[in-house]
Amino acid sequence: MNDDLMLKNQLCHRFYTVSNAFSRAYRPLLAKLDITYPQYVILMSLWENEGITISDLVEHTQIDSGAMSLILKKLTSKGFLTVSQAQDDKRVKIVSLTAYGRKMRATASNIPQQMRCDIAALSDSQARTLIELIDKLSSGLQRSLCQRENES
Amino acid sequence: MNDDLMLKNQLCHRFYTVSNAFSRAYRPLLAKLDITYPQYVILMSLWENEGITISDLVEHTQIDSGAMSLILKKLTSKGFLTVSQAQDDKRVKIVSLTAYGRKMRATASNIPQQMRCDIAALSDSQARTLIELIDKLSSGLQRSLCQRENES
DNA sequence: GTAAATTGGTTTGCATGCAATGTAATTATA
DNA sequence: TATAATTACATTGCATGCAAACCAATTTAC
Repeated sequence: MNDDLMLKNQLCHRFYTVSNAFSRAYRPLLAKLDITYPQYVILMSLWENEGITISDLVEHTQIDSGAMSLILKKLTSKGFLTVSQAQDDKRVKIVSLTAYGRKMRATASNIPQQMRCDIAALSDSQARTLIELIDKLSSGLQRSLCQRENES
Repeated sequence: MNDDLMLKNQLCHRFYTVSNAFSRAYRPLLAKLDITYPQYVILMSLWENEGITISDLVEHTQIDSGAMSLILKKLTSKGFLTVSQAQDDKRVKIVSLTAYGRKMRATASNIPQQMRCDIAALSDSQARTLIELIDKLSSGLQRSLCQRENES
């Protein structure tokens, strides 16, 4: 009886629990904007690059394109953004912030600070190491998925 | 314009994307068992400790208790386990594996190996460091959530 | 130049995650 | 001991994550 199948040895389970814990931790902070965590991710992306296409938004946020459709509708109905058709290619849609959506960036600006208190358990250098390792892991995961696709 | 709100600087977003990537990576491996990733987590927990209560299972797996009810029903209907009432306390329910559920442990036994290929981007020592840092981060997140609860 | 393949998005169906509500059983309290 | 608080679960409603099917616009191929 080896330990390979033990829950505490699963890297995936750590990501699962921490990812959910992050989402819960953000919820009260995002309440003042009346948005969910994925909606926050989309807004962050737009605050960086406004007027991008939906597929660019999908790539940058890594949010599923099916879910993206729904979430964009919600953010539209909440007044954060508008979606319009591109002129050159009528399939493409452009996502733009409204004045309100742009203004809300200021309201969100202290959220990273507040969250930083929550992860104060890590020093700056530990946090950097963590990010490096996750990114390495992440690229490995991506590659393996591509490989499998090519196999099948 | 500081970088605090940039997506690439968000630790949470890394966990979000990697957690989802893990889930996708496991899906084809779990197909032979006809289970989803959370169902796999529950089975792993039971393979370690059979005959535990639902609340113990919730604590060990960190799966939401609301979701747990549903998932246990599905695993029951798929023949992996049975749920029975405790004798001393009629509120408590005990989750036990069926012979089939126990047998499937052998079928799952090579899944960790297969996944290890996917995370080969990390050396053993890097993987250990990653786990240490995540656990530290995780405990920090838990604490901060408790604090906030006490504040309100 | 038209049929075929591709691309950008949307819709649908299923499986959670999670807060909130409900319920039965148990325990604590006045 | 009758009542109030608590505990273990189940249920409900909403928000994704994701595969698959679908649709329209565009590009390739023959």
